[in-house]
Amino acid sequence: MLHQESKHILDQEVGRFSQTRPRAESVPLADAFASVGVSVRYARNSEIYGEGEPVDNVYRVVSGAVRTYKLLSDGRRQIGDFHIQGDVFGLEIGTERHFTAEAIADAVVLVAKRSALVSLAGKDPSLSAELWTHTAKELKRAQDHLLLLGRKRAQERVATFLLDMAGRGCSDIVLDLPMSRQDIADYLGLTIETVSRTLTRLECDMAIEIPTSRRIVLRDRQALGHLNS
Amino acid sequence: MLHQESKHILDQEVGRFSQTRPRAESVPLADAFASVGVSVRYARNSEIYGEGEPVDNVYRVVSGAVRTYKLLSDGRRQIGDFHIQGDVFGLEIGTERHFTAEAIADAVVLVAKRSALVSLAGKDPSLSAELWTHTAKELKRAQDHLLLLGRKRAQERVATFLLDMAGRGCSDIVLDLPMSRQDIADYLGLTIETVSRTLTRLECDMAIEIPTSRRIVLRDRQALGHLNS
DNA sequence: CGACGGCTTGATCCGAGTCAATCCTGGTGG
DNA sequence: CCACCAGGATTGACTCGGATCAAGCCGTCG
Repeated sequence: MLHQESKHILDQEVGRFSQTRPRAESVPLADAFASVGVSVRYARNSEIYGEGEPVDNVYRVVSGAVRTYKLLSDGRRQIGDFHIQGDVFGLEIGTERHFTAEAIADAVVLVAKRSALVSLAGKDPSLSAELWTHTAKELKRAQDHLLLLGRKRAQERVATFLLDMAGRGCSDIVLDLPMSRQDIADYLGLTIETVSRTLTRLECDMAIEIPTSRRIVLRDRQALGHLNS
Repeated sequence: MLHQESKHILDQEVGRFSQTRPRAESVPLADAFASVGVSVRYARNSEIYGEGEPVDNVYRVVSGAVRTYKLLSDGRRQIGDFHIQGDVFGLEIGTERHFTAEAIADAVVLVAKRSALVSLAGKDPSLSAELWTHTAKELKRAQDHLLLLGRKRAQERVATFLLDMAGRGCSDIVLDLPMSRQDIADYLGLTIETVSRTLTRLECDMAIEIPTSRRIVLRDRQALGHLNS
């Protein structure tokens, strides 16, 4: 299940990646994946790794999207983050996963052995630095999210989410969301109904348009930014 | 304000530190602070650094306690974490602080120039590794906290908090909390009233005792753990 | 002893959750 | 090409957990 290699898709997708996104400021990690990574395809909703499993691999999204989450014993779910094209995920220090990772939509990812990356990092200080930087960036995102979950109201959460997604996609006006309302709810610490209502409300207030449930157009950035605080 | 050095307190407190806590598993960072760090005293509620300031220093708590937090424009506050004896804080990658740090109680901290630590890390791979590990541990704590803020009820939040604090102090039964109810509330994404009521409720349920408002005795770990997840 | 700050308790309110129908909409098969 | 179906999304009515507002209650310190 893990090694259904598909070089064709790999080349094709990696090519597309470098077109749609400006070259990231730091390259060693991307390069490492290019040299050491193996392309693997995951179907929508399939698990990439599970909480508690040993940490063997690190991943980079070529296409599709991934969610990482934790569950409480009664099924309540908190999504920690979404990972899209170009994002590296699954880089942890300990021996055990503390999240589960699943494909949101059919996804192609590059898989690298953590040991291989660490060994490369031993020879390349710039890679070593980027591994640390990557962890630090994830930490910053998590910390910003703490403020959202602990202190923002539903409207503010949704506005923040939309602006964040806008900053990550190709267009910063038209969002094509890969995730369902339920995923958004579990990311924002809300229910699906509240997410839906809040989006409707923002549409009535002329802040956004929702041509399709998965497509959202930002119409009034100012208004959203004001909610973002 | 920053360099009111006090070698006397430094020696005294560092001595006490190594007594009350078993030697941590990794030492290079602690050693680095011992060699490069300067002892500074901060009064209760005084700011150590502010959000948006440039990142120059890294800190290690010798005594007292520190909170790091973010504010929304209207004053809502989210505390990201508490730092007590032995904890390193303020280790960030970028150029700007994304938190404010304040002393909760009068605190003595060791201050090291980040540049000095980074330079040491260049010569000592084990220090370099520990810097990364430290960031990764902060990330794990933040991620666990996301689940708490996003999906746990008030009772579960308080129970989780108590068990977490118990795991950090000297005694895992008797907690002497350095922070106020307001701090706890802003850490748990609740109001001060809800924290107070919830503690009272736990006391009625015989899960804890509250001999003094700042001292809490864990009486029924089982019950707390059950709430924890 | 009095005053102040931190904490607790009570009464009430409200934002978001819950429960329960619909309502799309995109995919399938006839 | 169209009718149907299933799963996701929306909407509505109502509930409830925690927030808000408002007193009191310590405990500490001058």
